[in-house]
Amino acid sequence: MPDAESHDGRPGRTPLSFAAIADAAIRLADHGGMHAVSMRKVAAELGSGTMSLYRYVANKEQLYALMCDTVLAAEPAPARSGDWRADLRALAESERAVYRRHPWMLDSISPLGPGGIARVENSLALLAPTGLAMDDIVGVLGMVSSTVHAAIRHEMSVADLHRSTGMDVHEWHAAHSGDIKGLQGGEFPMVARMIAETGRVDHDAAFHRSLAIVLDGVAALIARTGAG
Amino acid sequence: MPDAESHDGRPGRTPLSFAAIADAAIRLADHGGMHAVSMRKVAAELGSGTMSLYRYVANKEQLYALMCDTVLAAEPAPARSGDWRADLRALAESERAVYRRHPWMLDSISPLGPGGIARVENSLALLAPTGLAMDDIVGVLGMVSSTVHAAIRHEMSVADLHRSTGMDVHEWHAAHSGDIKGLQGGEFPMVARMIAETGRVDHDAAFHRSLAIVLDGVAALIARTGAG
DNA sequence: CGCGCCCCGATACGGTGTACGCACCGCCGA
DNA sequence: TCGGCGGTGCGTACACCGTATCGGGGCGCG
Repeated sequence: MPDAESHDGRPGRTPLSFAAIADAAIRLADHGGMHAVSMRKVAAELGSGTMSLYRYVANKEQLYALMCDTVLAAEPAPARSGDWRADLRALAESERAVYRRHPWMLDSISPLGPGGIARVENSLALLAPTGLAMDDIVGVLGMVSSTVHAAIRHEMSVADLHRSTGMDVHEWHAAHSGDIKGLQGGEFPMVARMIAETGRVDHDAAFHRSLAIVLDGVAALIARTGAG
Repeated sequence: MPDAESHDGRPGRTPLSFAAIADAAIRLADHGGMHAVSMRKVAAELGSGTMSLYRYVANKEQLYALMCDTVLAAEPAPARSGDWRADLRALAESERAVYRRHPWMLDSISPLGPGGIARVENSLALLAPTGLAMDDIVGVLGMVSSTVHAAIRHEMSVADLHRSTGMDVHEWHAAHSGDIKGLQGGEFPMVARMIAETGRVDHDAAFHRSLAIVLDGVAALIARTGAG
């Protein structure tokens, strides 16, 4: 038999592996969201049978974890300069870039796997010189992450709104302000003001504003710790 | 026919209404998570036919929005004292209490409805005296919310871990640190230190630590704005 | 009393995650 | 050389999901 490569079937492509499965699933999720990822679809994408995937992952949750870990492993940790503020900012930007490319990673939280650990190590190390206690370091990193999450989540919800209704936020507010009684009559003046004053949404600006708040808070924490 | 109330059937209970549907769905979600909420289950809970729900909500997403709005409407906005820092803290605590009672509200973001608007008005008003621009106010509130979200999400993931494996975080780390090559060999010293130094998880303390960072950041923003 | 309208919900369809068990292949001991 | 065997791929089946469709039955009105 001149069959050069293994035994596997006609219709298939790659011989099925963690990497191949993760790549196919990520490809599907990247355009179509997690909604577009199903065991059948992933299997179809690689030309294999649905149940074959279960030889590699125990269930869909593990597939999701595999996807996340694969993404994290591919993303290099940002370089460190020694200036915690600059490094934290770079970390946040890098994380934001990742989530923007793979918004489905916000759908759920998966535990830290082998691929993400280098990034975590890098993040922790970045704050070591500040002299903060480990609890504080972890807390700070959590805050930075949640800032990124919130920004992306908001950005995506605006994008979804636009995709599904064709309206931008302003138009949507105008269309729906009538639904809520008491909005016209000045019962909610601040909300009315917010709607009126909100111009074009600038996601970058909003993100950097939020990040600045966090970084200032961290600076205060470091100052307090060092001084105390 | 001595049937006193309308025409509807034997097995049913309440005559079906927005409130009844929302309450039933919330009841299911509160213990069992969003996973336990399906059109059939909600209908069964109120003894009606599945498709009857569609007379009140167009699809499951709208049911979810209805659930969220109902919860928000029932939760009174915290009183304001005039001290933005105290008020922001109270807002965060109140929000945290809500999400703790209804963790499924973190599963997705639903647009602001009539029930939540009073709380939003209150939150915006709370920051008006600081003299911040509307964009900054919205950004600050977003940061506070995302702090709460992150804290709850983390708390829930720890609870899930415990429920599904019976381990606490420490035991889980111990059990899985072998899976990641290079963790034993000192390749990731900070991660190793984090695992070693992490004691019992104190969610309250972690939450207040994060919140303090944000509040300090907001103070810096206000000072900068006022001074500039 | 009879008719038409309208609302309720049974049924059905296409999709999902996944348990089960069979077919097949390459390896290894006899 | 042959026989068995472990492991992998996957066809089939089941329970459940969201929801489109449509038939039947109760009510209001003429």
